[in-house]
Amino acid sequence: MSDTSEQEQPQAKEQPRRRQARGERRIAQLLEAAARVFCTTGYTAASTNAIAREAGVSPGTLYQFFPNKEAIAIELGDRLVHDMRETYGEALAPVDPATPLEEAIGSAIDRFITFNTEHPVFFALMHGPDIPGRMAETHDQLHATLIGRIEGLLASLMPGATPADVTRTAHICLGVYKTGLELVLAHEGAERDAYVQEVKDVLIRYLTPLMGDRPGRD
Amino acid sequence: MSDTSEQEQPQAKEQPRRRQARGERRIAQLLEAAARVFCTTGYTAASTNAIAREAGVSPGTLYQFFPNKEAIAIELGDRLVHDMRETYGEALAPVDPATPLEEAIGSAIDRFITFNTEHPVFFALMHGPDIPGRMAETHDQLHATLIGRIEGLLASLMPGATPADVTRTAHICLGVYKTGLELVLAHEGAERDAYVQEVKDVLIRYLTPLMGDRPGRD
DNA sequence: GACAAATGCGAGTGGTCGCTCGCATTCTTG
DNA sequence: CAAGAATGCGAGCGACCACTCGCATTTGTC
Repeated sequence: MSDTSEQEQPQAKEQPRRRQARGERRIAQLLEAAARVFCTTGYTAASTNAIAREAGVSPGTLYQFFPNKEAIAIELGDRLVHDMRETYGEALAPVDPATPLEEAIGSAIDRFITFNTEHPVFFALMHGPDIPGRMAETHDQLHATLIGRIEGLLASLMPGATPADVTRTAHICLGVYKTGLELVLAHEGAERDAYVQEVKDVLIRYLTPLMGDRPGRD
Repeated sequence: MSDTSEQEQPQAKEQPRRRQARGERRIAQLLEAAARVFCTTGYTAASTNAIAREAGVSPGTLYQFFPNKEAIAIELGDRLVHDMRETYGEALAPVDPATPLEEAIGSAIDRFITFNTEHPVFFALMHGPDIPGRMAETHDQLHATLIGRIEGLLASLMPGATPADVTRTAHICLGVYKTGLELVLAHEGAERDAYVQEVKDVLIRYLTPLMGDRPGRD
C-alpha cells in the first residue's frame, strides 16, 4: 500500500544510476520513436517492441531506461507539458485584460494550435481515449490549469455572472477549442487557416454578448 | 464486396441457421451486456469473456451467435443507427426552412442529446478512438449524412457562401455539437440543462451573423 | 418417443504483448 | 590496463485474449 514508487527518498539509497551521455541519447531516441508510434497507433495499440524497433534498439535496451510502457508515455507527456510552459510561460498564455477580445482569443488560439501542429504527439496522448492512469493525471492537471486561466479571463468580462456560469463558459470555450483543433489538424494549407479563423469566430461570437460594457474599447 | 451481410439470399445455401426464440433472446441479452461493457471499458479493452460473463453465459455460447468480437459492435451499431433513423426519420431531424434558427437548432440539439442520453453506448462506439474497421464505416456514413443535412440547411441561410464555406461551417457546427454532447453527458440535472442551453447559444451566435436577410421573418 | 438441429458449456489453443534474464560489449575511473 | 558499471542484445516467460472443439442439454418436428 501507499507505494508511490517515486525515486525521491531523503536517503540516497535509490540513485546508483549514473547515466552516461550515450544513455541520455538513447532516452531521447526512444522518446522520439515512441512519439512517432503513439501518433500513428495510439497508446494502447503501441507495443513496446514496436517502439524499440522504431528506435533501432532491442526490447531489453528499452527497459534499461524505462521501467514499463506507461513510464514512456508519462516521461513524454511531462516533457511536452514542460516545453509548453517554457514556451508560453508558467501561466500559459497570459493576457492583458485591456487587450480587445478578438486579439486575446486570436493570439491564444494561434499559440496553442501552433504548439499542437509542432508536437502532434501531444494531441494523441492528451485526447486519446486509452491513456494510462498517471497520464490522465497530467492531462487533468493541465486541463484544470487552462480552465482556471480562462475563468480568470472571463470573470473580468462577465460582470453579472455567478462562478458556476463562469466555469461553465470556460468549459464550453475549451471544448470548442478542442474540437476546432481536431478539425484544424485534419486539414492543411489554406483550408487549415480557414478553420482556424472559424474557431476564433465561434469563440468571439459566443463571448461577445456575454460581456457587459467593454472597458477601454476606444 | 457489396456484402451487406443481410439474411436475404435468393439461394438458400447460406442459411441453415434456423434460429429459435431462445436464440433471439440470447442475442438481445448479449448485445445488452456488450453495451454495458463497451460503455464502461470501451471497445478494445472489452474482452469477449467479460461480455459473456456479463450476460451470464459461457464464451462458447457467445460465439454461437457472433462470428467474432467486431461483429458484436457492428450489430450493436447497426441497431442503434436503425433506432435513430426510426425515431427521427430517414432524413434525421428534417427542418422546415421557414422555422426560426433558434427553434431549428434547439429542437435538433434536443433530439440528438436525448438519443445519446438514452443510448450511452452510441457515444462510446461512435466517438471511441479504438473502434474497429467496419464500425468506422458506419460512423463515417452517419457523419456524412449529418454533414449533408447541415449543409442543406446552411446553404439556404448563407446566400453568398461558396460550397467550401458551407461544408466548413457544417463541420464546425457538428464539432461544436459533439464537444457539447461530451460536456452535457458529464453533468446531470440542472447543470446538464444549462450546458444544453450553452451549446445552443454557441451555435446560434455563430450562425446568426452568417445569414443574409432572413426569409419569412415578418 | 425418436431424431436432428439448435443451444449451451468451459477447458484448451494459438498468438500477441509486456517484460525479464543471462550474457556480451562499451565506457569510466583509478 | 584492470575492474566495475552502464549499455546493449534477443530469446523466452507468463499473462491475457480472441476464438475453437468436443460433448452435454434443450427444443422443434414427425
